[in-house]
Amino acid sequence: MIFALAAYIQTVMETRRYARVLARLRSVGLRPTRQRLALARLLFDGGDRHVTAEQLHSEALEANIRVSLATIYNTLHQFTRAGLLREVVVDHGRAYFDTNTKEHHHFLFEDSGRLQDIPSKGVTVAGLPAAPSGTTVDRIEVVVRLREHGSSQ
Amino acid sequence: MIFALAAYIQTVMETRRYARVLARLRSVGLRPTRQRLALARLLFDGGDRHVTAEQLHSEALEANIRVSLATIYNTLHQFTRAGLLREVVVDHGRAYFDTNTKEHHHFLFEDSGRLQDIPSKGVTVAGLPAAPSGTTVDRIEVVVRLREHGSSQ
DNA sequence: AAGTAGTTTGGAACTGTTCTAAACTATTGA
DNA sequence: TCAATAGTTTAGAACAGTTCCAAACTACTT
Repeated sequence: MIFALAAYIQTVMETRRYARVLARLRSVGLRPTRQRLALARLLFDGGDRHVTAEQLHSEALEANIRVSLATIYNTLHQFTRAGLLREVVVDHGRAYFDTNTKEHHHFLFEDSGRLQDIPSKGVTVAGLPAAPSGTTVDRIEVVVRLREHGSSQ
Repeated sequence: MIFALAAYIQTVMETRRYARVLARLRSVGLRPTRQRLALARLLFDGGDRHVTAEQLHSEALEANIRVSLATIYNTLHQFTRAGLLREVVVDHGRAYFDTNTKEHHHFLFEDSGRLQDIPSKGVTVAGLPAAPSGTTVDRIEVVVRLREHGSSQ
């Protein structure tokens, strides 16, 4: 019974999330196509994620969603413009997209290239000079680069 | 007379810088070749700089230093490994090398892609969680992304 | 001066990304 | 319900930045 309730809540939450994504797409004039909806599922069902285009592509193929790499790129950029995703720059050569669009920072595991959120809560950057005249601060990004110890050392 | 003195000091300083670069190259087993010395001049004579490989290459060609792009890449990486340069990641697609290897942060002018140092002096990041176990902090990077106002708005 | 180990080079190869033009599909209005 | 149309997807070509390669070259050693 508890399980049934949990499953029900789960379903309701996914439906809500889905409805929200759908509304967002509509509101920026993007048609909710088969591909976009399927990718939205992969991206937004489940917790916060950091994906590259290639990653999302192979995930889609594994899930039997037929979609081209070009569409993955289009979709990631469109979702970013719509405010559903946020681009994170920590690597040249690879673009990461973050499903967490709230203000927050990152741990970067340098060896593996993996990203992990640092909630902004409590983190403050103090002592920065004012933005140069003629500019405004778009956002402040803090990246903590981590070196992993081999388990043998 | 004052001018002569200033020029003299300038020369002495450049000589020193040059000697330092040369010693550094030797100490990491890099031969001071024509190309490396010429690139060191371009990079380290004058204030702190942020360069991409292509930029340095065209600068070299303009200064009549015959050097291939492959060598530019080799040299930038070798200098980085030797601690003479530091790589800055603010853009995927382009690697920036910073002649300022001291701890510091950056303003990024998003429209032009230009970087500007923020001296670390006074800047503090507080409230970060501890590094995940099995890792140590390599460094903390703060990038302040700036949007430039068109002069007409 | 000769040997050798490190360096440079042009060009090919590679990787991630964007572009293109043709086929396809969601939406609209009759 | 259907056709028109405007937006979307796609394979593959093109592109940009970077790395790789093997042959030619050069700094250093003896």
